[in-house]
Amino acid sequence: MDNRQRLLDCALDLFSRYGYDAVSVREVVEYAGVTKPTLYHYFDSKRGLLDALLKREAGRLLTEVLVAARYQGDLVATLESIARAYFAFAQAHPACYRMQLGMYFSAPESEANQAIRPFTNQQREILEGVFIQAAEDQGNLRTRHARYAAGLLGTINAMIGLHFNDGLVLGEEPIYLTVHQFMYGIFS
Amino acid sequence: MDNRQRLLDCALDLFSRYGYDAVSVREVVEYAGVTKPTLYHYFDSKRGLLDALLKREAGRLLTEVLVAARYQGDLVATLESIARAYFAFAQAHPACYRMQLGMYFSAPESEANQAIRPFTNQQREILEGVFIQAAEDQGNLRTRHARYAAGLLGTINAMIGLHFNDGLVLGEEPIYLTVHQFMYGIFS
DNA sequence: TCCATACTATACCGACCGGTATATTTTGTC
DNA sequence: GACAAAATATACCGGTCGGTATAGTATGGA
Repeated sequence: MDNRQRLLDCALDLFSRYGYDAVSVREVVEYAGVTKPTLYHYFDSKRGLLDALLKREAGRLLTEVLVAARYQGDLVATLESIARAYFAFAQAHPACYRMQLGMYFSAPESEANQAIRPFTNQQREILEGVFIQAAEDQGNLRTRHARYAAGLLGTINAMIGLHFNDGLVLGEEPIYLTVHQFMYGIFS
Repeated sequence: MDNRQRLLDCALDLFSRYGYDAVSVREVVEYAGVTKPTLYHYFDSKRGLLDALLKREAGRLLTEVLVAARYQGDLVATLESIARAYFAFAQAHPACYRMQLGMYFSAPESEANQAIRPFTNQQREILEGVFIQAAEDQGNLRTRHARYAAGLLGTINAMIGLHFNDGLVLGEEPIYLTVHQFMYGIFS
């Protein structure tokens, strides 16, 4: 009965499958079983719908990553915690993660990319913060936190891609392998 | 004077900046200084324009990666050669690589994703082939070639992302660091 | 019971979409 | 220079786009 939530659910499903630009507001409201004025009652525009959707969906991921990324002196354990959070989220909410991934890599001047940028920036800061804090304990990785954060997230997303496309189950083993390869290399 | 090439150039520029779906054929032809029938003389449709563009642009990347990925008994050297090829291409043709990256991560039922899938599949086969061949020499990494190929490409793309967004210069040092971290871990 | 507010539907807007029928110009060949 | 073919322009098509003016209905408080 909550048409606002229903509209967000339907928008998520359609955006994740076809992309924000390729989906019209007509398709969203028909899929949701309502009419356009209902959508425009809750959201000012198509872009407003997207912003509200990201606030709900990307916000969830962000808080889970934020919790998982609290550094407690053990870099390996922290990175495993982060990988676990990403993998769990991607498995629990595949459409949501697909959409965010697609928007992250979408064209830099597209609405979708601009809408998701605040959220990806926060993710980036969280991950870099882990390596900056770890650098206080272990030397060596100073000034490289940006590369490490980007590299880790790139590897995590690569594994999530294998999960989406090839059905790789993202249990404890991939978490262990991902982090240990990152820390100790391919032969670890 | 070659309007066909000019149309492809303009389409690449616009697609890479705004995304395939957000760019209209009107915008392409106006940017190119021609009219629509000229575009439809060379390409059957907007999708045909995209296919021709990918054949030209993604084909270039593919052949360069194919050459770089010839395994010659030294896995580290081969991976460095691959990273060098990707980095060089991304730096020499940023709009082209941006567009391909965006389409690779675009929604699975979008035209853009379907159009680029053959090319990404070939890249994947090339990279997996390297690890499969290397597995004949070194044990250990058998049956994990898919994860290694995905992980390596994920890391490479992460570095290219830092190049695009933060101006990281992709010279020999990032090549060395990327591959050695992949092979031997973060402290190598 | 009255009223304000939140919500939803019908019907419509101008602009733009991808694509084309037709006509004209350029170009290479003999 | 005649002529066919390739290339380009004008003008237009039906359909869909994001968005809205207007009106009606449901709902909860006084």
